[in-house]
Amino acid sequence: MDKPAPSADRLTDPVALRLGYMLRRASAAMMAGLGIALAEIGLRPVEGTILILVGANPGCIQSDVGRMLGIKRANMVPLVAALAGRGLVDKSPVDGRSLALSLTPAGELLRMQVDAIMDAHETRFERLLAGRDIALLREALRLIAEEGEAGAE
Amino acid sequence: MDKPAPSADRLTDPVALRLGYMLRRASAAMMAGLGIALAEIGLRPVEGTILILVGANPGCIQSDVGRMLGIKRANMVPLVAALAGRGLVDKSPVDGRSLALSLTPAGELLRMQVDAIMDAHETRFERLLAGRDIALLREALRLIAEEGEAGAE
DNA sequence: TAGTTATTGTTATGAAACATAGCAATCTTG
DNA sequence: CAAGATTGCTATGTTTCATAACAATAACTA
Repeated sequence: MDKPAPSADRLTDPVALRLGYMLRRASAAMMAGLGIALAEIGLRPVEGTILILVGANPGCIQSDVGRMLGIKRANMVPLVAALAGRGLVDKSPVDGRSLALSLTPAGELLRMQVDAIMDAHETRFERLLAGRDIALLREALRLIAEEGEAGAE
Repeated sequence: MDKPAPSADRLTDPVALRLGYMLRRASAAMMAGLGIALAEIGLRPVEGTILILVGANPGCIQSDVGRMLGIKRANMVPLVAALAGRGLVDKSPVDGRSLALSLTPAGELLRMQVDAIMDAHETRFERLLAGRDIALLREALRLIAEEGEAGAE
């Protein structure tokens, strides 16, 4: 027997080398870090992302924002309601059914902070990969993400 | 104004280039694919992973498995209970408190199928990255994951 | 133009993942 | 031996995510 007793913490981990699980762990690590950083200005990652997206597309429609972020219509409602309730986002009907979103001055102010935090966060991790080809990493991630979307038709 | 009307699906997506979100999307894509593939043998990704881990470490302790997978003790209980209830995993007390896990013959049979499915799944995505340096991708993911664990002290 | 179809925001609801607190039994250690 | 740590477990709550239905409205089509 080559495996005497896996009693202690010397378990062999066959899944640690799986690409999917490595992706999952790396993703969780970055997201956790971003969550901590954004918590300092009272935002969760989703909220920060919505702020960024609405800021870049003033007057965009709530449903489109959700589609772009992979958030279902139903789940967008309390999300933007919270942001609007805090005076960060303005909702104005453009249709009889669609809502156009834009940032209030306070929202724009916070959006800039989110952007700075995300920049710093990104930089921190990119410094880790110094010397390696980050463009290649990005390309690989993009390919994987697209394949996933294609496969989930 | 350079941005006439973001009404349609022509929203600019400033977060799409963020490393964190690319990671998240790639991870979600692979996990979704694995979920679909494993569903064909009636398993969720977590369950498949536990089967793999227990199979590689017969007699390992339930609590250690949870620790390795980042699953809290409390949440391990219904998980292994389900696997044991389906006759895939054997629980036998090694202590007065610890449970040693091992695969039943049926569990070992299913574990091999999980392994094959994971192999095929992995291959499908690696084919996407043909010509690119996959070892570099793995190295980068490992670095990011470790930095995250270090930062969450 | 009239009637069908699709879309939007919304509510309600449920499933699943994840975390906390406490407990009794038991092991470990000083 | 006594104190502290650990294990499995229950109960509970939170957060995320997905589904179904609905009224109002827009878009499309015959």
